[in-house]
Amino acid sequence: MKSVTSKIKLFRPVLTLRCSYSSTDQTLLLNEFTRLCYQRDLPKAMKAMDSLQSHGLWADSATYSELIKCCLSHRAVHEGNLICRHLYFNGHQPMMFLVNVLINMYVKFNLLYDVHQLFDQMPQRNVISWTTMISAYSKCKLHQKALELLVLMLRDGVRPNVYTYSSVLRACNGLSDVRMLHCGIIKEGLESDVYVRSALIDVFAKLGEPGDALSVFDEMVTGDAIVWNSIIGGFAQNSRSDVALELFKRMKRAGFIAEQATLTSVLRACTGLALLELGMQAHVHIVKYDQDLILNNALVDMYCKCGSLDDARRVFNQMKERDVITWSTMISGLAQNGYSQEALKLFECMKSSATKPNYITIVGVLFACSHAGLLEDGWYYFRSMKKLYGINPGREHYGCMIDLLGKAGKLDDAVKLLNEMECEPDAVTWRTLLGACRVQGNMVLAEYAAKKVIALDPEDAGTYTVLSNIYANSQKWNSVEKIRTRMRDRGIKKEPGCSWIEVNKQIHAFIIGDESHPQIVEVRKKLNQLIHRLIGIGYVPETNFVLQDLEGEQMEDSLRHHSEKLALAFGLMTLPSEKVIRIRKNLRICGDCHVFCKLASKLENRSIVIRDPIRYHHFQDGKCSCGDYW
DNA sequence: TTAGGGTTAG
Repeated sequence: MKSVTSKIKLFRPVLTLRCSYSSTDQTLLLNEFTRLCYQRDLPKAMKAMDSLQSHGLWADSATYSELIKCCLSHRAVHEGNLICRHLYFNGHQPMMFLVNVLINMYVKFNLLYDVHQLFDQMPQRNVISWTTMISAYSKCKLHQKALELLVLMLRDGVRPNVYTYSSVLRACNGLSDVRMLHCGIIKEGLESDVYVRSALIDVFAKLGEPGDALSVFDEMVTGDAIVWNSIIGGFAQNSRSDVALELFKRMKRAGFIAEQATLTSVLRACTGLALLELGMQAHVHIVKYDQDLILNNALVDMYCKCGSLDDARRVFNQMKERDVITWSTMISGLAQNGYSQEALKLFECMKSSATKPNYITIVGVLFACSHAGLLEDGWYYFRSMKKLYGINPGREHYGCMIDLLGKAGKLDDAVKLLNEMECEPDAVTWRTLLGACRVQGNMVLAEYAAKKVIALDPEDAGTYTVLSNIYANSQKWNSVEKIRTRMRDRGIKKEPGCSWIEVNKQIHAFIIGDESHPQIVEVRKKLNQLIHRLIGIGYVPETNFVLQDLEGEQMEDSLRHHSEKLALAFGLMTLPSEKVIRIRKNLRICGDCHVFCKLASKLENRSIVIRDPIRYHHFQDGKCSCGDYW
């Protein structure tokens, strides 16, 4: 290995302003400075730089570049500023290369003002100067600025290269931007670059176009682990966990080793599908990265979303380092699983730690209040969030409060709060109010809220269903029929109820009206037997299924065979008696299934966990963790 | 001799 000093070149002084020093002395000063820079001795190099400046001397650009690298590795912002001042001392203009290095230093120090000052002052700029700027804006998520710079760069006659494209792709806000850049990339023959490819895959996936991402991926001849991570992560983020897990298998077959980023996406995929067994298997492979913060955060989330709170708590407690995401994940996880009081206690612990809560943390806290009907706590946290944490209430915070107030029977207060919102209420906000109207049976307000939702999100089948159920509850059959006609006319179809259960690391799906499961006959038989046994201990099947139809289970199908009941029967048939039965649903659980599961947990002496899109129900010994409040 | 891609919470 070459020693650092071997890099040191002897050179003549670049510029001499004062001639009181002999040429030999100047050379000695410069050589000493160069030696210290290459040895990365920052304090001594800074002193030597002072001497240079007092004698009007400048070293060569490569030496300063070394010194700046040293500042970067020590995050020495003050020293970086001194170097910059020295380089521009007395109107001296550093070489373009060196200005690029300086700009990059300020980017890494996150000092955008200085970045711009230097960039604006440059007499000439090359592709690297422009790309450094574009990358800086992309990283700060100032996407529009980054795209504007690309346009200015093109106007300046500078052609983008692979570095520019891989930076600017991250700044694309819409598909049209990506497609335009993609054309440029193909035209310039740059699509084979692995950085450009992974950036393209990533941006297509993040914009919800996994098909395009896969096309770019499949065209690849040679790739690396990061391209695999981009495509796996892309599918995991787009609720296509099944594809993500399939790609992960392909990645392993192709001989690539899964590292932190891969495993984090794999965990996210398991989280999306609530695949506890597979997630636990991934956990075993993660042990060697047990200090990795992001992976641990993903693990806590996976266990929470799979309803395995003991495991989530264990990982959380063993973590040596926790950040705001760790705390927020655990707080929301506890709240979603029905442990609201514990979630609020954890928030108090967080406050005594060094980590500051953020917007999402407070969403979790208010979520905990809303799911347990903790009205006073909710108001306290909502009213104090700005004063205590400097966080302005956003849609999600208002949404939790509207849900809390509405379900507590204070619909007037909920409407008042909705009207006071600083941001415009969206379809989700109005849907929250509609949900509260359903619980309270307030038809007039429900009609108003539904109208608002439909205006903002006309394709949402759930809204029509909730409204139709509210009418049915009041025996307004004409109105029910009108809704059905309206849906038919608009071609809106309700999403069929679907439940998934993992058995031997395989996912089994049960969909209303779908007979394709190979064991469906046995499953139905088992379910009917269970229904009869439950009737024996007091279960009264709801016959008026229209009244029970909550957000979309098909009215035409009998409640008897709602998808979660089929999945439960299958779980009882196939899983060992000590195993928890974990079911994931696409729609919210209905009242009849809720009673059914409570009784089944008692009769069969089993723990049953059902995860719906909003929250999880832990059934045990005839009770549910939600306290029948959902 | 400077510039580029992938991972976590609502």
